[in-house]
Amino acid sequence: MLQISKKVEYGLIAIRHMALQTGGCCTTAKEISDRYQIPFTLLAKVMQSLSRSGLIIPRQGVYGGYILTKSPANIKISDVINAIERVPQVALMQCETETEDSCTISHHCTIKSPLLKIQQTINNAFQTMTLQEILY
Amino acid sequence: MLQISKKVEYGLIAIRHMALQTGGCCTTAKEISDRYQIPFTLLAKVMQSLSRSGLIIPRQGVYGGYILTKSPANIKISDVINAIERVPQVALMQCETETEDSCTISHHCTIKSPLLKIQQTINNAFQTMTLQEILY
DNA sequence: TGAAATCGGACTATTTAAGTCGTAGTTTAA
DNA sequence: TTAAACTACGACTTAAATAGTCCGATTTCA
Repeated sequence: MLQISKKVEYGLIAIRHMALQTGGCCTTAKEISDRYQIPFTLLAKVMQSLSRSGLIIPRQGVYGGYILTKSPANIKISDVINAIERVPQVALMQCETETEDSCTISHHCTIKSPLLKIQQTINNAFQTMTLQEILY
Repeated sequence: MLQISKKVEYGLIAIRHMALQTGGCCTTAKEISDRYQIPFTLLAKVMQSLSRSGLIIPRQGVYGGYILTKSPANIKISDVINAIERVPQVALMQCETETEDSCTISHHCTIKSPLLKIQQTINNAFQTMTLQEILY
C-alpha cells in the first residue's frame, strides 16, 4: 500500500532520462528500456500514456521517438502520476473514488473528512514537487 | 494506488469508536461490525493485529472484548497502519522494501533518493496526525 | 520496398486485497 | 459444569489490481 506503481516509476525514469538528453531530436522507447532494463513493451505503453496526456510528443517512423514538451521545472510529479494511473486523482480513501451511495458504510463512516487532511498533504507533495528535483 | 486499504480503514474506525465509548469496560468486535456494517470475521482479524501491536488489549470470554490502551491523542495514524499492514513502514518506492541487489535496476535507478523526499512527507503526515484529530 | 519506430487493443500471469470458514481456546453466569 | 459469548489463528477462496506479453496496424524515411 501507498506504493508508486512500476508504471509510474518507469514513467518518471523515462521523463527524467529525456530531460537529461542534450543533443538529438528524439528519444526512443527502446533506448530507455535498454538503458534501465525496463521491459520494452510495458515501457511503450507507458510512453503512450504520457503522449496522450501531452507531456511528450510521439514521432513515428525511422528516427522517430518522443520529444519532451516542457522543461523539467514545469512538470509536476502529479502530472506523471495522473497520466499513467487509471484513477485520475491521488485518492487516499477509496470512498473518494466512488459515488456516495456505492459506499455501503457512507452513512456510518465518520473518518472520511478528517482523513482528507492527510490526502491533501500527499496531493500537495506530488503537486509541489517537479521533475527538476529528481534530475540529479 | 496510494489508497489506504480496507483493513486500515476498518482499524481506524474501530479505534475511533472505542475512543468515543464513555462507559463500560470492553468493546466487542461484533458491536463495531454491526454499527459500521463491517464484515465481522475480517474486523476480528484487524482487531487481532491491533492487539498484537499493543494498541488494544483483548479480553476473552463472556463480557469480553477489547480495551483501548492509550488516549486518542497518543495514537498516531502510523501506529494503526503499521499494526495492520504487512509492510512495516509506509514505503513509497518498491525498492525500499527490498534488498539492494534484488532490485534489477538499482544501479541504473537514479530516482530513488529524490523520491524519498515525498515519502518523508507522507510518513511525516501519518506520524504527526493522531487519532484525536479524527474523533469529531 | 523494407527497416525502424509508434499505436492500440486483447490477452495472460502474477500478486495483492478482501473476505470466508472451521476449529480451538477462554471466560463467566446460571 | 455446561452453555453462551467472546477472542485466536491458520487455511482457504474469491475478486481485483498490477505487471507484463503479443500481435497486427500505421507511420516514416532511406
